[in-house]
Amino acid sequence: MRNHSNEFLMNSEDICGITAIDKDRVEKVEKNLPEEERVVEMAGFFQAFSDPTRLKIILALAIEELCVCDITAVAGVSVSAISHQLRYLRNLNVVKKRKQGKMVYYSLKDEHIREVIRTVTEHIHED
Amino acid sequence: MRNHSNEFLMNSEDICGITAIDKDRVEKVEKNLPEEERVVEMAGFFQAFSDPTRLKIILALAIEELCVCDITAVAGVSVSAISHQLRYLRNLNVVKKRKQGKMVYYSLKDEHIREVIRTVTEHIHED
DNA sequence: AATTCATTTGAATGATTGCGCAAATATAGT
DNA sequence: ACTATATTTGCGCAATCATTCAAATGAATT
Repeated sequence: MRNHSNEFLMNSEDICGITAIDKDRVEKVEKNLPEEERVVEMAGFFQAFSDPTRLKIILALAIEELCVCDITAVAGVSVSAISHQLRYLRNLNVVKKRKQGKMVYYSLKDEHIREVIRTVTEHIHED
Repeated sequence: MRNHSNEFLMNSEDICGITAIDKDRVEKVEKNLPEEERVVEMAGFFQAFSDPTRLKIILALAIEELCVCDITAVAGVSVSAISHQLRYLRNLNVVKKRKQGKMVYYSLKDEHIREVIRTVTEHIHED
């Protein structure tokens, strides 16, 4: 947290108590990195997709709006598990709900989610 | 796992022991969903990005190749923690290593990673 | 071959997470 | 008001995870 001194040597500089090898490179990267808060936010977003059950929900909703019961059928896990995950995804602004009578219909919040899925699907497919 | 019978009714069909509301919709979605194995694979891929430390590593390497020591400086956590996460990312085929003397340089495995990052960054930026 | 530096590794640990269970809520039909 | 159905919720637990510590490995320097 201290002593980011601008010295005359190019290598092996002490940054925040740990030894960096290439000071210039480290500083360049640090300058171009999003701030901590942003990184945490991004990581949180990715977490939505990082669990098979949640991902299946998202993939299903990318195809069509579904009620909780049908999501359960598609994902093949308990209603409770699905509901827990739906709350999770709601809090993350990934899905939105629409109430109709007894039932609650879920759908994706916006198009970007679909875009992310598409990009990653492509990545996975070419090995 | 049994009894996907093609009945005459459109709604409230029993699928694998749980009650589905709109049988047609469920079947359509199931047909268009990747197989279980694929979903798990995709989720695993997303998991790489779902932790702040790992994501910071990835974002840093998206800018420039770095040795372990410098990644540590950038990420601001212990060398050991970084090394563990690097192994994790290596196993997931997200990063690759290059040895040079005592030091090991890491970089992103391919362009798709960068593409994924770009897409999500865009998503996050518009609220 | 002894020392130093960069990195990796395994075991241990504290924190987080995904889900089952049972109870609660909400809505519709009788 | 009672019943049935759809969904949500809080609690608890087993499993997973991220990190630390200490020891091990690998490679240059003396």
